[in-house]
Amino acid sequence: MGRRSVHSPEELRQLILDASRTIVERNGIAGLSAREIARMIGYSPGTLYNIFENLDDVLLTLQVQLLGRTVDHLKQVPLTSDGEKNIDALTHAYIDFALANRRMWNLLFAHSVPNSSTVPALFHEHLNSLTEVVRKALGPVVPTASLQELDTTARALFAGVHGIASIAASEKGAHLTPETAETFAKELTSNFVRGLRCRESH
Amino acid sequence: MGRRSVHSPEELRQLILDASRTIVERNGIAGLSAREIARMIGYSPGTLYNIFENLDDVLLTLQVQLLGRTVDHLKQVPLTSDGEKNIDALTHAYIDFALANRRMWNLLFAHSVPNSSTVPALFHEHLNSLTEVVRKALGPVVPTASLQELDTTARALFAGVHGIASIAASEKGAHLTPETAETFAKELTSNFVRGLRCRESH
DNA sequence: ACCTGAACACCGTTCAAGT
DNA sequence: ACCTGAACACCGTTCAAGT
Repeated sequence: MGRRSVHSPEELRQLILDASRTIVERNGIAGLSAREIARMIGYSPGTLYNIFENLDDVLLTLQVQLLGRTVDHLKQVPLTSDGEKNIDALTHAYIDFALANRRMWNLLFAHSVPNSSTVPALFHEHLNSLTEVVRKALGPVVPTASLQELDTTARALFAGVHGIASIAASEKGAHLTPETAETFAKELTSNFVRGLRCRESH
Repeated sequence: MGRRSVHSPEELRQLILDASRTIVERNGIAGLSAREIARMIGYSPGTLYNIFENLDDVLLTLQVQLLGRTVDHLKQVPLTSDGEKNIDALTHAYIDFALANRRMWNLLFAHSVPNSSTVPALFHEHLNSLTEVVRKALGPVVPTASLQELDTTARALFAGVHGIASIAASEKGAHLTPETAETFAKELTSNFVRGLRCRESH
């Protein structure tokens, strides 16, 4: 056998990624297997290894895509000159997106890469883009800060928001559930922003 | 076969958990298998199922134990009447502990429980104990807050700190690495605490 | 009562063989 | 050139059989 492919390599690649995402979002990572992906897209298991190095590679690519989609989502949030309002809007969008992709989200920073130095450059670039969005949003609050300071501030704040989103998405929080995530996020960000303002005006 | 056990069920239980922890900390979750645990403790794979329901049960128990050890660790931090100093000390201890147990930490809020309603009660109790420690530490900063308000504040703050710890432990942060985690944590907590103080004194 | 180990139904991954 | 599917070395889990 070995009929000529009806899908281009790029099509096949996206077919595999889409199937994987569906499986994970439906059954969690436990349901993800090379054989199941193959069944779903109508190819044999071996085909997967023409496109990807292995199953970990598929998962890693999925994580990079997820982070990319997160950034796209955040970029659609309109920013104003009110820094706190901006942060509220971004936080809301971030948590919303995380909860809409719960199972995948749990894996974003979890499933460790075989060799830690092989975190794809694109992953880091996405993180930098995300930080840039937050920096722009936060700018009005700390007009006197240097870019370097603003960067640290933005990363610290959104690492914090990420903590809330990830606990909520895990559904393991005692009080911090998908329902209450926004409340806790508001508590975190409003105090943080007020703290920034106070430093600014002393 | 079937020699009388030289280990009591409780001993066997802890033997399995210790072996599992070693395996995960050494090779990540990928290396954890019933057969490998059995090899390590010198029993047959079947024995594991006399003590635990399945491998997920072992992992879940491990997560509960890890959270329990975290709380123990935080309880050893001496508290003062200086709220900010307390938070700094707790944050340092939390991050320290997370980074000392990186691979296990990645799984704490990740690996999803089969049925989400089966998060063990003990897990939530540990989270509540952790929150209690943070509440006590934070008390001096917001002397007028009700217990309810203080609880929300404490949970939001430490969910934020958790975000930083978990990104650092994942080794996937662009700038937020194990080396810089404390710096970002300080940025998060100091602004948060200053924000609380400002609200208090207006 | 406790433990073993064969058995079953799965895996991930490779690669000779087919078209 | 691309794909298949058998093959290999693993899994998790069960359970009859042994002591």
